[in-house]
Amino acid sequence: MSNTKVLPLLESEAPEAVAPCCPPLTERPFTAEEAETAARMFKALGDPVRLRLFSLVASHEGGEACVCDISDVGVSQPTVSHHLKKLKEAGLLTSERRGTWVYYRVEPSVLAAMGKLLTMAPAAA
Amino acid sequence: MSNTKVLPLLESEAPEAVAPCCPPLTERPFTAEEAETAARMFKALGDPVRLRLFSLVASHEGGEACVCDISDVGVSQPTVSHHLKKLKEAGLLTSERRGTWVYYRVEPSVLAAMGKLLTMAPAAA
DNA sequence: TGTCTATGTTGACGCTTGTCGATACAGGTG
DNA sequence: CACCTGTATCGACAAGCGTCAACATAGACA
Repeated sequence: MSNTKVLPLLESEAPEAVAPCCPPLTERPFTAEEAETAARMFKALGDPVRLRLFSLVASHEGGEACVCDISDVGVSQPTVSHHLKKLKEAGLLTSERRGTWVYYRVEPSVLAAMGKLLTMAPAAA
Repeated sequence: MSNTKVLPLLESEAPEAVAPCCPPLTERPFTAEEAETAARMFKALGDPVRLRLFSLVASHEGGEACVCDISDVGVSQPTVSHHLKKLKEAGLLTSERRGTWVYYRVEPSVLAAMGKLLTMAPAAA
């Protein structure tokens, strides 16, 4: 989980968001620092519009989507842009401009880290 | 805390009994209702204090903890109570009064559902 | 009964957030 | 060049949220 270099892109503006931040929630109490880091990611998914946008990108063909493909979520265009920026700042998405359009794609390592964080302790079951 | 081995970890038993809310984020775009439901849970974990409280309960012996055991997170007692209420309303914790103390415990099915929601489809690379 | 401790509720405060319209910027096309 | 489309930023507003002190409630025990 430390360096799964599945993606050739690493010029993102989110510097530390990719690092394995925390152990599973059930393993030991979070420190204040860990909680701060992890809460930032959960908070990013804590809005319905952002969650829909993220799901639209994540489920799109090739794991990426142009803004024009996903901007029909019931809010204005500036609001869509605002939420995409938030997701990017949280390290969940990366963006790349290709000609006229901007493409967003999911950061799978972060997604995996959050998933691990939510796993119950396997406890030798 | 007499019963120490109570955590029912339902990892691969019956997936349909675990996911009342949503498919994995990568499977298909969320509907507005699904996003609303899931975002409520993510939002509950989107605060550092709540995340620490949740982690304290989840990692505590027996999967449950008295408020007095976890209330040292740097905020006042009413604030702790407020956050525990939020986690309860989000379905992440349940509470039970036993004599003088109130015990909180994690809702493992919800935790598992959130974890599944974050899983990447293994073929999506 | 009264008192003490543990926890929840209320009300108020400031800060953050989601939203929009207006505007700016980037890139393609004619 | 001018013009158009796609996307980001700005400025402002209302609503929501985290926090606390004060108070209320519940149970234990003398």
